[in-house]
Amino acid sequence: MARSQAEKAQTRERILTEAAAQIRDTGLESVSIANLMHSVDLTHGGFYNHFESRADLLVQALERALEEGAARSRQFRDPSRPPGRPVGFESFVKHYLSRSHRDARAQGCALAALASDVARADAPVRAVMEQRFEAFVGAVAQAMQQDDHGHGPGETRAKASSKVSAETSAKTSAEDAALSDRATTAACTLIGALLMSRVMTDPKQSDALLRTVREQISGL
Amino acid sequence: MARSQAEKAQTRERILTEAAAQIRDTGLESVSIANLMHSVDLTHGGFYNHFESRADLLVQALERALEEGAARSRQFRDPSRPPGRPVGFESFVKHYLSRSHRDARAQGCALAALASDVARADAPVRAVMEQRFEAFVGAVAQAMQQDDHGHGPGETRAKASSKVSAETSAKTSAEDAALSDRATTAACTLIGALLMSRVMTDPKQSDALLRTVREQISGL
DNA sequence: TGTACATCAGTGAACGCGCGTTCACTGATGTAC
DNA sequence: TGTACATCAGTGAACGCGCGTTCACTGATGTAC
Repeated sequence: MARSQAEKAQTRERILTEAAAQIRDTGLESVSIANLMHSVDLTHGGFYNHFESRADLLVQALERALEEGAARSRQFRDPSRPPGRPVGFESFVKHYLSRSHRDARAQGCALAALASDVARADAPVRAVMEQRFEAFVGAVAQAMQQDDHGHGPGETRAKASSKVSAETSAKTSAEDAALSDRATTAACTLIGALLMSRVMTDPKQSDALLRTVREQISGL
Repeated sequence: MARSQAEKAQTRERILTEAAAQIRDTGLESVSIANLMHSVDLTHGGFYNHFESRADLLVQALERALEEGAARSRQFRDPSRPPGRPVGFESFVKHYLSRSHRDARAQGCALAALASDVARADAPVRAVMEQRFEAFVGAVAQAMQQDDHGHGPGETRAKASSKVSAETSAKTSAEDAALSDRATTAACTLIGALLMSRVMTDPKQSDALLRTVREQISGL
């Protein structure tokens, strides 16, 4: 029952997509080759036509899961319907800390889904997530910049000296650094809050946690 | 080679303490009974004199790990050396987001070490962590209150209407709610930041992440 | 205090099972002529 | 266009291994007398 080259590529894709969903749903170590191949309507022996080993698969599935999670966020930041500029921080947070994101673990942000797992993995695995975390912080920073944040209390914690050049549209490096620091912290808050909302057993309390952090984080 | 009743209790204690360390170090699912018993210089058969099953052990080890992590934090909030009032938020954060806490996974906060694992466990397991998370938020709130936070920008995000009664030392429920909300958000930030600091592969970048979040979070 | 004995913490062989990986085999693909 | 054949994606039996759990056994504990 051989297949064409195009079909082989499709098969590999199906395995990888399924694995990326499974690791977010049940953890990095929960994936078994027999079970994974069965989910994709194949027998276990064929696995090694596509991947070198289980460890090889896991690294690639982690990459895929992180990509998919980022793509999901990007979709909200730059939606196709309103074709204008990217959506701002408020909207980013609204979707990241939504009930639907919390409940769609297998399709959502892999940073939250796998943070504890990856924290104890070896360096090459951690490096994969590290890179995506930095991209996530970048996305948060970009979303923050989109907001009308020249005014009001949003700037309370920014360095006072940056006020001078704020009138020109050119950014000082001090401003960039402050933005980056705020984005880094917000990223940690988002990941931590999504994680804990998934730990809560009572849906109402979980909803309340998401709401609380959404409101608090909007004040930077 | 039977043992006295006192020795039995000690053995159970050794197994539980070792398991609580192992799950924080390598994850909830990584613990094997044979390996665990070997770590404690016993053979695997004796395990069932102390626990009903592996699942039973895991729940109790999770409870123990969360207790130990909380005790570690308490130690910093209320140290025996300076016998005055509990230490404030700044000091709490300094220790929670320290390099030594990051590097002592097996002895540190189990909320961070096991958040992703527990997020996908079933309700009884999640309930154990949920309760400890609420206690953690309470501890953060208490630490925040210890700080001299009557002044300055720390109060920027508190409800404006609470200003009136702020002059009496009695707390309004609006003030309590605002404190609780700030503490909830800070708790998520702390957990998220500790997790991501453990993902970073370059120690210097990891240190920088901890430092950034420490500075940002002090402004509430 | 001394002896006889039931208890039970700890031992280690054994069980059935699912795991990652290997491999001889199959038959459709797709190229060479 | 038609035929002969090498390739190789997918199959499923088999491997050695570690797992959670059970159980007959051991010998020190600690009680009954």
